[in-house]
Order: sequence, then C-alpha cells, then structure tokens
Amino acid sequence: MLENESNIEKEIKMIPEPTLRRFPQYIHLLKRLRKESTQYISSTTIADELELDSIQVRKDLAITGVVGKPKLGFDIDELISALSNILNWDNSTDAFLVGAGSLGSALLGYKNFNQYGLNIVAAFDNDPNKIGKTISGIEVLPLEKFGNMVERMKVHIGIITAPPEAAQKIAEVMVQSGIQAIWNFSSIHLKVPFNIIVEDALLTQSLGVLTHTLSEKLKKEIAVLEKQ
Amino acid sequence: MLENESNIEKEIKMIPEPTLRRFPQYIHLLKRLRKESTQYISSTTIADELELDSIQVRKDLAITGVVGKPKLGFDIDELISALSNILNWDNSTDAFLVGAGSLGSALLGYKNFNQYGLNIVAAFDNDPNKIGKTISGIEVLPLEKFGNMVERMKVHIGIITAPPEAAQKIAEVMVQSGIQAIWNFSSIHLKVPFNIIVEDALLTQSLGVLTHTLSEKLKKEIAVLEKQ
DNA sequence: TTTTAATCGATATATTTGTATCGATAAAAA
DNA sequence: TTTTTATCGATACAAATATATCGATTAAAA
Ligand SMILES: NC(=O)c1ccc[n+]([C@@H]2O[C@H](COP(=O)([O-])OP(=O)(O)OC[C@H]3O[C@@H](n4cnc5c(N)ncnc54)[C@H](O)[C@@H]3O)[C@@H](O)[C@H]2O)c1
Ligand SMILES: NC(=O)c1ccc[n+]([C@@H]2O[C@H](COP(=O)([O-])OP(=O)(O)OC[C@H]3O[C@@H](n4cnc5c(N)ncnc54)[C@H](O)[C@@H]3O)[C@@H](O)[C@H]2O)c1
Repeated sequence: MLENESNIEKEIKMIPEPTLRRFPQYIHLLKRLRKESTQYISSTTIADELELDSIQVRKDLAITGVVGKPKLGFDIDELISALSNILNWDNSTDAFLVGAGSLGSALLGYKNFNQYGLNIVAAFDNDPNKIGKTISGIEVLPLEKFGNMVERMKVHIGIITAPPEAAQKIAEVMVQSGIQAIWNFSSIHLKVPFNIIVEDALLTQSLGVLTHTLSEKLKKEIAVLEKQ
Repeated sequence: MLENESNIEKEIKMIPEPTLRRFPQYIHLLKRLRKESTQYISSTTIADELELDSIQVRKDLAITGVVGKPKLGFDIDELISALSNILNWDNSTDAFLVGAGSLGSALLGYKNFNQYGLNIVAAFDNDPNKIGKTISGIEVLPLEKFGNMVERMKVHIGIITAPPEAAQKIAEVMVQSGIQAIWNFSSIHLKVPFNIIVEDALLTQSLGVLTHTLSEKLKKEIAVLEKQ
C-alpha cells in the first residue's frame, strides 16, 4: 500500500525541466565510464566531468530513487537503467519524419537513435524527385500517405525537418493523423492543441548564444587593449 | 558622459540566459511578420504567437533598449535590428567545421546561417575518402591543415560534427589553433580552458525531454482508462 | 579493531527567473 | 476637443532553481 502510494507520488511529482535536461548528459557520461569497467561513481566525479555542482548532481540523481553508498558513490549500471527508464530510452518508440532534405537525411542515417528511445520507420516528402528514393534504408513516401500509415502503425512521434513555411501545415496533418508528440527542427513556433507535445530542437537558439557570447568576449578584449 | 556610462552598464550587465535563448525566437517571428508588412507589434501579440507571457516579452524586449509606443507596441524593424545586433547576427563570423559526415553536410548545405551570423568557410575530416571532395561548394580538407588555416584566416568559431570519441581531441586542436568558440554537436562534454566558449547543440537532450514527456502522457492515459 | 575520511542525503538559504499590479501615455473613437 | 482604451514600463511579489551546511554512514587505512 505504501509502495503504491509512493509510486503515485512519483508520477504526480513532475521532474524539474532543468534536471530532466541534464539526464541525457548523465547517461552519456555514465555509458562512457561503464566501458572502462568502473562500477561506482561519486556525485563529485560526475560534477567534475560535466562541470556541474556536486550538490546539484546528487539532487538530480535523488529523483531516480537510486541510493548511493557513502565513500563509494552510486552504482553506474543502476543509474543508467534508472535514468534510461525515466527518459523511456530503454525501449524505442517508432517515429515518422517529414521533410527528407539534408537535415532529415542526417537524422535518418543516425544509428544511435535506438539508444535514445527513437526508431525512425518512415520518411515523407512532397518533392516528386525524392519520393520513392531510399535514404539509409528508409523509403521516402508521399505526404498523402502519412495519415493512413500513422493509424495503421500506431506511430506516436512525428519529426519535422521541412522548411519553416511548411511546418505549421505539416504539424496540423500530424495532429489530425493522431501523432502525439512532435520533434520540430524548423524555426517556427508550432500551434497545436494543448494535449500535443512539441519539443523544439532549437539549433538557432544555441547558435545565438554562441554568437552573442563570442561577440561580447571579443568586445571586452578590444576594450582592454584600448585601455592600455 | 551619461550616454557613455549607460553603454558601460549595458556591457557589464549580462543578459539572463533564458532571455537570450528567447531572442532567436523573437527574431524568427518578427522577420516573418515584417514580410506581411506590419509595422508595429505589441508584446501581447508576440506573447500570443509564441505562447509566452506578455510581461515576460516586455521585460525581454526592455533589454534591447527599444521603447514601445502605448496603444501600438514596438516598431518591428527596430526590434529586429536591436536583437540582431545583440546576437551579432547583423554580420557573419567565419567558422570551420570538423567532421564532414551526414550532420556536417547538412550544416554545410544550410543556406540560412548567414542570417544567423555564421559563415562556414571550410570543412575538415580525417577520412581519406572525404578529403578533396566538395560539399555544397565547400572543399573538405585534411585535419592537419586546420591549425595553419585558422591562423591565416583568423577564424574564431569551430564546429564539431565528428563522433564523440574524436570530439575532445578535436576540441584541443581547435583551442591550440586559436579558436575562441566551439559549437559542439557531439554528445560529450568538452573540457576546454575557461576562456574558451563552448555551446552544445544538445539534440539528445531535446529528444530526452520528448521521449520522457510522451511516456508520462501515455502512462497517465492508460491509468485513466484502467480506472474506468 | 579503531580511526579516518569521503561521500550521501536531508534541510536551510540564496539566487535567478517568472508573474502580477498599476500609474503613465498616446492613439483612436466619441 | 474630450473620452476611452490598449499598451508600455517601473516596481513589487511569487515560484523555481541552485547552492550551502551538516550530521549520518560506511569503506578503507591505521
Ligand atoms: N540544415 C541545417 O543545418 C539546418 C539548421 C537549422 C535549422 N534547419 C531547419 O531544418 C529544416 C530542414 O532543413 P534542411 O536544410 O534539411 O532543408 P532542405 O531544403 O534540405 O529539406 C527540406 C525538405 O522538406 C521537403 N518539403 C518541403 N515542403 C514540404 C511539405 N509541405 N511537405 C513535405 N515535405 C516538404 C523538401 O522537399 C525537402 O526535401 C528547415 O526548417 C530548416 O530551417 C536546418
Ligand atoms: N546525424 C545525426 O542525426 C546526429 C544526431 C545527434 C547527434 N549527432 C552527433 O553528431 C556527430 C556527427 O554525426 P554524424 O551522423 O554526422 O556522423 P558521421 O559518421 O556521418 O560523420 C562523422 C564524420 O567525422 C569524421 N571524423 C571521424 N573522426 C574524425 C577525426 N578524428 N577528425 C576529423 N574528422 C573525423 C568522419 O570521417 C565522418 O566524416 C556525432 O558526434 C553524433 O553523435 C548526430
């Protein structure tokens, strides 16, 4: 009964987004370390490796329910499976991709997605030159077939790698077809019903931080030079 | 004198990172709206479009120094140029890319980067089959040439699209060569000197949020069904 | 066996980020 | 011209996130 109660608790208490976003980083690191046959790792070591605060690491890991041993740290395998389970990376979910251009092709060819809970099973495009071709073993189908295939194959994830102008319409087709979550690589903000999950892969956001920070750095360096 | 003082202020006061990360979104939206020849836009409209809070939008935009007009809102062109200036998107910075694989090729072929302050001028790889080939008009060079070329061309930005195992070594080559900022697409956390800027394009982080959120949603839906 | 020291994890505090309130302003309507 | 109203922007408040403190624990050293 108590067991049950705590399970419900776990489901209700949402994981803070910053924590959730650090989980993949932990998994990457832990998988790398496991190859070197380390068994235990301390929060301080993780913090060192990822340049985080060890207290923050401990707090993040507390969410997994994995308990650490004083003087040793955490069992790496336990952490990996707990984290993978939370992200649902311990089994892959099928996905359809729309927009078989250059970025789409890169995603279609990426072998590691199965480690990250994703399995791209079909690609769609509206360019007659692309339809019928095969990219990394995945056939490119006409967009018209999208709806039927989603229903037939019970696919939940849609990936948009089409140009921004087309993205909103594609999102609407996806929602209509029963897609529950959209991974959006276009730069526009998609408008979808509240119960549909949208996650943006914001490349230009990341680029913006880079270009801004760099320009501030260079400005400062010039200012220092001028003072001398 | 006062003018000068406020300029120093501006340089010293760092822009909050969440705000900075919203700037590209604003730019994307504003550029789209400008095409429709709208001149003014209110914070409430922006908030509506991007599903943000209008107060937050106003606070973000306040940082640009652009002042809005009551009852009308902000001048779109003014906002675009102020935001672009902060991100340094109003002139492009040259960049070198290392790892001319599928993701690298997608980046090399992406025409819009010049709108986002980036200009990829050369690509490097260590695969003899790739060296000498041309991708989207950019020649792939042997990694050995990296150092010299950076010095000669005074390039500040390095992009890593090589496998994770190679990424740290490549980062070290970049730092040695004088690269100041690294855009990292590999999943590992790069260790570089404190004064080098690293910005990670965390695709798997974004994917993790998606797969987790979807699995929670599906779990909840099943729980509801079972209760009936 | 006893001591030492690294680590965990609970609780408390600080910082950052987001949201609400409200008077001032100026465009548009009356 | 006067009134109305949408919006701005300053200030105050709330929530989320990060960091600090410290006793409890246990592996390893003495
Ligand atoms: N390539 C990059 O490096 C990069 C970087 C950042 C963002 N993006 C974004 O990712 C998306 C894809 O970029 P890309 O470089 O691969 O572009 P691309 O032009 O190479 O590919 C786009 C593909 O979408 C297809 N398409 C167009 N309209 C469609 C529609 N209505 N239905 C179905 N398919 C349609 C096109 O036929 C094409 O195959 C764009 O939104 C772009 O802004 C790309
Ligand atoms: N493709 C994707 O969709 C995707 C998604 C998420 C993350 N990533 C990451 O992006 C990176 C690139 O992925 P990809 O799919 O393009 O891989 P890829 O194998 O297609 O390309 C990697 C390229 O790097 C080159 N390379 C390898 N070692 C090198 C070295 N020491 N010096 C210079 N070049 C070297 C290879 O020759 C190859 O051309 C990887 O780190 C991957 O984990 C890719």
